[in-house]
Amino acid sequence: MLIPFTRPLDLENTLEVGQAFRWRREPSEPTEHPWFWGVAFDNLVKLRRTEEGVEFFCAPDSEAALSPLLQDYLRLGDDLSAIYESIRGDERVSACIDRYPGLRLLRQDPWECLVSFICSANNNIRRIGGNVEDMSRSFGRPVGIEDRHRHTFPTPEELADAGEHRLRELGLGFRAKYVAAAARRVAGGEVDLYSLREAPYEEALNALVSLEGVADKVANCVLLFSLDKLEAFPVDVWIDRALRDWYPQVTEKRLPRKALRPWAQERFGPYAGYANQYLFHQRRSDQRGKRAAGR
DNA sequence: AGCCAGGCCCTCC
DNA sequence: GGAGGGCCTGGC
Repeated sequence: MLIPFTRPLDLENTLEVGQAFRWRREPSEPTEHPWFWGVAFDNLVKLRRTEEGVEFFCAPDSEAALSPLLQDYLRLGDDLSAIYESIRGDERVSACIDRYPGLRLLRQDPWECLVSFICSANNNIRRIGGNVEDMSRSFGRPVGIEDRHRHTFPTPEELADAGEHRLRELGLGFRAKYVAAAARRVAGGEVDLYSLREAPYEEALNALVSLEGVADKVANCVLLFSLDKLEAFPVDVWIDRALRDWYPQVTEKRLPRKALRPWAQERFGPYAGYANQYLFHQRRSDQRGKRAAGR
């Protein structure tokens, strides 16, 4: 099925920037319209960008049922030109936008997003993806068709049942305790993640940081990538380095890591999260370029 | 071998 | 209150 869409959408950078962990490009070699395989809304999904829009297939549900959900997931409703206009006042961000037009935030499932970013602590992106896939294979349900199938991301109940010990056996390390605790609290109804979409930023932030293993950075990822808080601004090592290198004021004012989020939100405004994503992607791309040149 | 990876928590001052 | 150390695990 085709979702007609001719406005800017860079599917490749959007799915591989590091905001989501379950999309696999196929083929991996450079091609004009590569497919991306993933699991979303309890379906195995493959999709690709074409000139006309987003072409996709899914199973077991019908394409008609999934189409509106995918449009939502890909944030196709975001008015990128308005967003760009809002954050282009910053020269550095403006240059990043010119470099990666159509890079979009995603609107992911809050539970999967929360667990993924709990796993991100002191971890690398490849292994985070491995952790997410391992949890799905072990505790999720198979979806797809016989020769091509993956597993749904486990529900809070499924991960609560799994327990800390089995999560540790999967290789989550010290994060296993945090994932198990979060699963118990969400499964028990103590924290209602979906309701946080309607809550104001600060309130949702406070609810998230009440979870073990979730502090300001992880919470802001969840807020930005799954809870519709486009003003969220996660400060990780990459953003920290980017801000210090690219914004002399940060160094002049001797701002500690903790002060960077409020500083950036003040500077970039209601779409600070989009600015964050562009700065992050630029910074990591620069680094990859350097490493490639180094050998 | 030793360090680092999209942090977080705990201790101690 | 904030600076510093430790943490599972895997890859280089």
